[in-house]
Amino acid sequence: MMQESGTETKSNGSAIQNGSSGSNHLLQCASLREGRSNGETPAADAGAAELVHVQQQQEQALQVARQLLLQQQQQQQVSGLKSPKRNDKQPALQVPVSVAMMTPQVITPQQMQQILQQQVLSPQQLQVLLQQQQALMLQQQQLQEFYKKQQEQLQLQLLQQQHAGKQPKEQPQVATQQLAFQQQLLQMQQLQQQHLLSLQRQGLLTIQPGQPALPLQPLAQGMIPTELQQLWKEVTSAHSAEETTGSNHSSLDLTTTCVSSSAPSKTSLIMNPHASTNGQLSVHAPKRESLSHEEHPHSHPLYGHGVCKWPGCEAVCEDFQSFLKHLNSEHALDDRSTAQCRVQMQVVQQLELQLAKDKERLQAMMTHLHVKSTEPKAAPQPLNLVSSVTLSKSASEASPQSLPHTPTTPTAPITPVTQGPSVITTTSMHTVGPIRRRYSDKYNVPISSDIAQNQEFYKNAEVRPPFTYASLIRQAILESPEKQLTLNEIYNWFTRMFAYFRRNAATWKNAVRHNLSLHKCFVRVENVKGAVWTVDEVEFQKRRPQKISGNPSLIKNMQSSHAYCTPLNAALQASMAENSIPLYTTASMGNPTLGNLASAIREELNGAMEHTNSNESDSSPGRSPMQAVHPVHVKEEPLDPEEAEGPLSLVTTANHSPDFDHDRDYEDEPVNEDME
DNA sequence: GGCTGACTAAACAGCT
DNA sequence: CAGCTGTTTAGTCAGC
Repeated sequence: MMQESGTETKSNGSAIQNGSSGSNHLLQCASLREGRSNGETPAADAGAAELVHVQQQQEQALQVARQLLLQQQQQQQVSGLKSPKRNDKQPALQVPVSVAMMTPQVITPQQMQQILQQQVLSPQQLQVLLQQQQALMLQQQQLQEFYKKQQEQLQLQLLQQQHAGKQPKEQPQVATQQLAFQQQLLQMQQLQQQHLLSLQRQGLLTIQPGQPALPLQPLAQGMIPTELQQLWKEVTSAHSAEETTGSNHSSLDLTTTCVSSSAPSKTSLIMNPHASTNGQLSVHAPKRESLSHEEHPHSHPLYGHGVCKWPGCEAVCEDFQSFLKHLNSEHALDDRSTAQCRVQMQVVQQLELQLAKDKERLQAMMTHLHVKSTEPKAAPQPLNLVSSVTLSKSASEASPQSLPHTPTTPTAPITPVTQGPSVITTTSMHTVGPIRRRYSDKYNVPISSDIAQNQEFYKNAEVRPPFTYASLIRQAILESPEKQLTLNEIYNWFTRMFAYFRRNAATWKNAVRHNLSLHKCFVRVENVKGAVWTVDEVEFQKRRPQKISGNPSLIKNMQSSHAYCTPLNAALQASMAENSIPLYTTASMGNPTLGNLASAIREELNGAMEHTNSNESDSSPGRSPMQAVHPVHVKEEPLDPEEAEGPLSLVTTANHSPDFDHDRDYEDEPVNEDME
């Protein structure tokens, strides 16, 4: 306790005493800690910093666009006919909020999955990437063009309004369209950035940190190396640009215009003759996407197969117009939407973090094996791989503002709803703030199932497992061959199974000891080699037995929360499936330890799940920790559909940990490798 | 508002 | 004496 943890504990304590109390305790503590340990930014490596930089560039670009729009509107309203009524509620003023919500996030789960799963690009993948990249460039060109038209359109409409007298309905419509346009802009930016990142991750694209962000200058931002251009030409030479069918961008219908301009983001790209300002290729879209969109000239990232793809929505929209109406009506700028954006943001952020960590691991592995980065796998990461270890600190320091709003990125593993008893859902990835409650088996969350499903995630992502210490300790003991562990072995299990527990050792070890002593279910047994801890299942099951069993309201809540969250998950899953991205599941992990875990699941199910009867008997995601979307303060209560926050909601300190030095802490906690 | 569970922090004692 | 282990207490938060 006096080792690294000793100082930790003391400094933490002082931080708490000095600054915080109440519900903000942990947050403040976290910030204090972070401020204090600023010198040793843990997870961030050069790659992450780079990523952040790219994101910042995108953000800046977006900011400029946003400001332009706002200025335009303000100018129009100041110089034009005064319509104070309309100004009273200026929807456009809300735009920045939603924009701010969404901007920092640029990588979709699909993209990150792809990156995670594919370190090396096949030629086909390279082609696809190139195509996508090129398409995105064009899309942004189009967007640029459309942006101008949008402004003209706005002016036109305002003039019409001025001449026709005050027509209260029109202004909101314009504003709505403006908002829609900004959303489209966002999506475009995100898409482009996804592909940029993808290319960058694959080493195909190098973005220098100092590269200026040029607002709405996609070709500058997405400038690709000459060889990439060459590759691209080779790739695209096979396709004649016969789809250059022109565009309808001159339409006065803003909605239509918006649609047609945004549509290319994923569809066969219609080359806008006005957009090719740089003379950059008249190319079309990637093949793989053109298929489904040919029949849907109006395609939208949030629309597909007649269904709204907004996370958690899945509303059926007969046509694109109805979808747009639906989008503007149901997914307007409100708390729910912004919160959902946050969910998506954190999904992305966690994936980014995970990617960064995996890269770091890869680098460490390569270093260990004396493999130079000239290998195919290493080559794509000239910057990140080679420098990630040594430069991680400086890189993170170089961009201290990176991801400022969610430094902790508490997230959850991605487990497909459709694949068995996944426990953790993507919707649970957004919790920010002090969360005290954890899942225990008594809450119908089979911990072993969750761990099994998301083992790799927990191992790599510094995410606090959503289970109580007691549950985790029990799991550790039950996983052991003899169903008993020494304290140190329990420690080792924690550190081995959860990246989160590779730091803050003093805190959680103290908690472990505390729990071992506190709970009757943990029995200390004197052994030859000292004391070992075992689990008294009877005692364990006794814990709060009234929680679930025979409580219809709870059961109902669980069901409703299930119903609430499932669409969200499904939507996210669907979006992932859309790109045929392999999911981060046990199926793709193939971890040999899963067998043990699976058996533990069965054991556990036979025990704890008896209390719940049929509710969780199937593999439905209902067991998944649910999280409601709350814009400001989200709480973790899986059983409450209103504020279900998901199991992975983390205490903010999780990733703010003080003195976090991942490697050091981990070394301090040697893993007992003979555990299994 | 009280009860309870969970978490965190801390103090303390015993042992190695 | 340092460090680990184990126990206990206290404060806080959140759900019921």
